[in-house]
This record gives sequence, structure tokens and C-alpha cells, in this order.
Amino acid sequence: MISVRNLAVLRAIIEDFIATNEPVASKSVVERHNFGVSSATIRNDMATLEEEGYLSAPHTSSGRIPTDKGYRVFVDQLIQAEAESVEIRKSFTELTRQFSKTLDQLTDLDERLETSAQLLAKATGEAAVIQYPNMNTVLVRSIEVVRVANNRALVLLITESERIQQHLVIFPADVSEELLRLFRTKFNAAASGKLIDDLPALLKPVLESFAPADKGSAQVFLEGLLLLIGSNRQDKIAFAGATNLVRHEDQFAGGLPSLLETLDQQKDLFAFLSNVESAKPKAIIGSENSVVELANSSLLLSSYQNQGDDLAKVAVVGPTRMNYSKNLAAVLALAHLLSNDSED
Amino acid sequence: MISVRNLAVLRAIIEDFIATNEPVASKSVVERHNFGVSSATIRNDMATLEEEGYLSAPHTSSGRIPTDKGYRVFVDQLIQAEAESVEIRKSFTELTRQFSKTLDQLTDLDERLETSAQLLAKATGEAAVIQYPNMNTVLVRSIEVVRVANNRALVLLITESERIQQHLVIFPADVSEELLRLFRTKFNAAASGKLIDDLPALLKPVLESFAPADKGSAQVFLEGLLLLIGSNRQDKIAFAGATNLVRHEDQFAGGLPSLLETLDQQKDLFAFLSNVESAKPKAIIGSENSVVELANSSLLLSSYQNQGDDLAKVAVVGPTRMNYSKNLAAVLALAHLLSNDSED
DNA sequence: ATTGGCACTCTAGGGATAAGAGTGCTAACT
DNA sequence: AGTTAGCACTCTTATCCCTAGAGTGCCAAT
Repeated sequence: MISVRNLAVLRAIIEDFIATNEPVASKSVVERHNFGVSSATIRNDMATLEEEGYLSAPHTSSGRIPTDKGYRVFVDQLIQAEAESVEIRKSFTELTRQFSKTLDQLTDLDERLETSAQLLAKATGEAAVIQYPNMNTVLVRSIEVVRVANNRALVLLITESERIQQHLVIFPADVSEELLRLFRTKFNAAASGKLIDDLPALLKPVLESFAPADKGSAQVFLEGLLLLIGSNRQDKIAFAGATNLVRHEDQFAGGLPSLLETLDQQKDLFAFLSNVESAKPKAIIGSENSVVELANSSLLLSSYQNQGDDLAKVAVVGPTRMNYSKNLAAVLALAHLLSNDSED
Repeated sequence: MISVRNLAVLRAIIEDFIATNEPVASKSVVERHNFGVSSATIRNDMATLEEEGYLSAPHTSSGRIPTDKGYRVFVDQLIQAEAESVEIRKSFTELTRQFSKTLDQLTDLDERLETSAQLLAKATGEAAVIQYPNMNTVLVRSIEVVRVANNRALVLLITESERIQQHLVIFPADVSEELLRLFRTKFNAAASGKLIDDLPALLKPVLESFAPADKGSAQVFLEGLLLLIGSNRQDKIAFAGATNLVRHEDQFAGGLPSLLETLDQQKDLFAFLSNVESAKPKAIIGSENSVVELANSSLLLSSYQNQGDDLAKVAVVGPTRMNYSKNLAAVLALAHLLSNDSED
């Protein structure tokens, strides 16, 4: 059976392994930690932990390295004790301060999330993924038009969560200010206060109300709007820090190139994040991962929720041997900031 | 002296070296190319080329690899003969077709350049850098405002080159539709038709014309505008494909991590691109490069010019041993597309 | 339950050696 | 003059062997 000290030893070994990236020997455990027992005792503990599958030895006479199962209990402890850990709390507040200094100035969603990913990647030294919120359940505040040239206009879609999207439409013919105003009022009447999700069905009939001469332009206008709506439904992620993974190259058994390729194919990654339910922070460690290329990597993720938007995920991707406690603090700090849209 | 066949041999060796990444032996030259002479003759040529500094041998009894000087004459030939090379022309038209399929749909500048960088990185298998055009010499068409909430509005700056930038401003107090309209007309009167560069000086006086109660909001509005203007002057680049460099990791003697860090520091890179004058395509090979970290890399670059905008650069970054002919075609194709703003 | 002691195992590193690839040079040939 | 066959010479790379050292596992003692 697993004793209390057993777990403490496991923890010590994992910490040392994360720090040194070398198999941990019984002797070095006694040296670096104060268990008050001899190396022989630690050896016994290590044997037990290996039997139970928490550790493994690269070869008969070598130190031990954690298995995925070993990381599992380590990380579970970490996440559970997160609120009480002085170390994590301190790191959390420090990072929150640091992140917000940059993020508070950014109002545009794309810019905000892109920068967030970069900050997270920088803070953790790993790669960072941030899922865009899904706006299906958000209400439309208004549709606006800005004339840019005789045959061009910017179409804006503004939601109640104050997200602003725009798209430049190019009309088949020149369009008067009056006509643009007409577009605006008619489409606004149909869309304002409605669910983003319901917009396509609501907007199409509006087309019929235009004079034949204007129908072509109205059609183009509508297409621009639908494109904006579509790009909300389309799953999108912000990604940064791929180059950080180069530093841990040797950790990725499957080969770094294939891992990077996988990460480039955002879709899979996104699908994966979506499947993780629960708003709580969570870790997915090595082989727990369903994607083969990620078998030597861990994901550390949490959720954020901006106003009416759906839950979305913030994640760090790195080698199984990553600094979970530091990275957990960073993920939590960022998720916290993205949840409080504290710009006013 | 350097004979015609000498140069042909140099060319053959460079091509083989690019293809295989192994020092090229005299025997393999005879095998792969039809010089109609024996390997001993090739050996003589190789000795001459080495004396002249175009080739070097990793060790006494090994094949030859090109020096930077060797690449230089090779690439110069390539660039000079570019217009006549069937191979390059074919690749050029194919890539143009392929790029434009994606790019034609994109109207937003950021999106366009970001996507361009990705396309270029993908086509070449290297990293891609695209410099944003500098808009100092461009005329302002108009300033627009869109009300988003009682105390928020989107400020838009539209130039004659049809670039649209926007920024969300948050007013210290609620602002009426009328006031926003007033902002628009007053600032427009001052800015419309003027040089971007002159805007700060022209706009500041406008502030004085507002009633004291509105001055605070007008100030915020102006700050938003100045921010947009500033972000034009600020040098910016689009970058993509850093992960591609992982594939050639061994080529970068200084270590890939330091190279990637250098590339992350966009500023330096930009300064470098700016210093390269001339609109013609150009290569900067290995040690010709002033930045130490790029000593084992080559840049292949060309310029594009969108309407009134200043000249800006498109570049590929890769190991000295890159496929210059393929990459030249890609750079030219992209520069061509970015120059013809052919969306209508 | 813990510990000192010791045999045992496996790795990492350092010659030593052999095979192979490739050149440089000379002498002959056209 | 330029080209070529031939051969000695050089340098790399792989393989094998060996040893030192790190670390464990287990036993007998506490």
C-alpha cells in the first residue's frame, strides 16, 4: 500500500525530475530533501512506487522517472491544493498584475486573445492555446455601416457583449448614402436584440423588401453580414509560443516536427479542447491524450467566460515534464483576466 | 581563371548540395550531370573553384560544399536569368494562381498580410517575413465614427489607398449621437485630403473648438485617432513559419533557439529590411548578413507597392542551403499579388 | 520499519581498429 | 592545352571492446 511518505517521495522525485531532467536517484532525494531517513529507505519506497506504476526506471540500475500516472496524482494534488499553496497564489497575483498591464489596453478581441496567448507562452516558456468564445448565445446590439468609397462600405456587427466585427463589402454598383442608411435600418430592425444564431433565418427575408435595382447590392451587403456571423460559429483559436517547444525538443519522442504540424492543424486541437467539459482547471497528461502526436506532451487548461459568451478554454502545451505549478498559476491568472472584462 | 565549365560545375555542385545536404564528390557530379568529362577533370575544376573561394571542403578528403561567395554567384545568375527561366516562370504562375485564390477574399490589411506570410511560409517551407507598408505619404480620405454603446464608439480612419483602421474609444462620460457627429465633421474637415504624416499637427487645434463640457470626450476621441496614426508609423511586420525552421535545425550553427529569438525581435529584422534599398529582388547570404544570429541563414527578398503606399519588403528566411529558385518564384509571386490590389 | 553493506547491472565514454569515401598528384594521352 | 587513369594518402565513421562509475536490490542486522 501507498503510505504518506511514499507520496511525499513521489512528489520529491517529480519535482527533481522536472528541475533536472535526469532520472532521480535515491541518494539525491536524501540530499535535496529532508526526509530524515537513509537512501536505502527511499529505495524501498521507490520500489513500492514503481510496483504501483507511479515511477519507472529507464534501466535496471538507474534513477527513477515519473510515469504519466505518477504525474497524474502529483498534478491532482497541485490543482486541489492550488488555493492554499502560497507559492501558487503569489505567482498568480504577480502574473495577474503583469498580464493586465498589457491586456488592459487592448479592446479588440483578436488583438486581446492573440496577445494573451503570447503572454501566456512567454510566462510559461511553453506553447499557449486560447480558444475563442463561441457567440451563438449572444444577442445582437446593432448593425452599422460606414461608407468607404462609392462602391465600398464597412459592415459592422456589434453584440451585447460588445464584440465588434467588421467586413469590407464591395458592391457591384455605386451605392448612395441613402441606400446604405436603408440597409442599416432594415437589417437592424430584423436583427437587433436577436440571437446571433438566429440571424441567417431572420435576415434573408429582408432582401425581398428592396427595389429590384437595389437588390444586387443588398444581396452583397447581406453576404457580408452572414460572413461575419459565420466567422463566429467557426471555431478559432489563438496560438503562440511554438518556438518555445524547440527548447524541449528532446522531450518529444515522436519528433518535434510532427508535433508542430499537429499543433498547426488547429481544428483537431480545438475539437479536443471542446470535449473537455467542466470549468475547473484540468491537466491532460501524456498518453491520456487521445491525439497520438501529443503522447509526450501535457495540456494544462482552464476556462474563461466573458459576459454572455460561452465557456472557452485557455491552455498550455508542453512536454509532460513541465513546470506544472508555475504554469497552473499562469493559466489561472490569464483565465481570470479574460473572464473579468474589466475595461472601464 | 574561371572558365565557363567551372561555373557550370559550381552550379551543379550547389544544386546537388541543396538537394542532398551532403558534400558533393567529383564522382557524383559526373554521375548526375552530363559534362562529358571524367571525374578527374571535375576534380581539377573543383580545386580551381576552391582556390577562388567558391567552394570549401569540410576536410581534406571529402566532397565540396559551396561557400557564401559560391552561393552569391549562383543566386546572382538566378536572379538575373529569372525572367527567362522556364522553371521559375512556371512556378511563378502556378504560385500566383494558388496565392490569389486565398488572398482575393481578404480585404483587411492585417488579415491579408498575415495570411500572405503563412502562404509564403507554406510554399517555401521556410519562414516568411512581410513588412507592412509605411503610410506616411498617403492621403486621408475620411474619419468615421460608429456608436457602439452610450460611452463607446469605434473611430475609423480611411485612407486614399483604402486602408481602414479602427479603434474602440471609451469616453469618460456618455456621448450623444449629435456630439459624435460633431466630432466627425470637425475632425474630418481638418484631416480629409491631408497627409497622414501631418495629421497630429492638424488635429490638435481642433480640440479648442469644443465646448468645455465636451472637451474631455473630444480629447479621448483625438487620442484614439492619434493612436491609429501612430500605429502606421510604427514599423510592423507579419511573420510566419518559424516552425518550418525546425526541420533544418542542424543547418543553423549558432543554435536554432537563438535564431528564433532573434526573429522574434521583429524590430531588428525590420530595420534590416528597411536598409535594403532597391525594388529589385535581392538575396542576402549567410555572413553577408550583419546580424550575427543570421550568419548561417539567407534572406531572399523582393518589394511590393500597394497604390500610394511606400515600398515594403517580402522576404523568406531559411538556411543558406535553401532552394533559391523555388523560393525566388514564391517571393516574386507574392510581391506581385500584393502590388496589384486587384479586388474588384 | 529502517539501515549499512555489498554484489550486481547497466550506461557512458574512451581508445583502437578497419572500411570506405574522396581527394591530389603524377605521368601518360590527345 | 586540357584531359584522364591510376594510385597513394587522408580523414571520417562505424564498430567493438573495455573500464569506471552510478545506482539499484537484497540480505542480515538493528
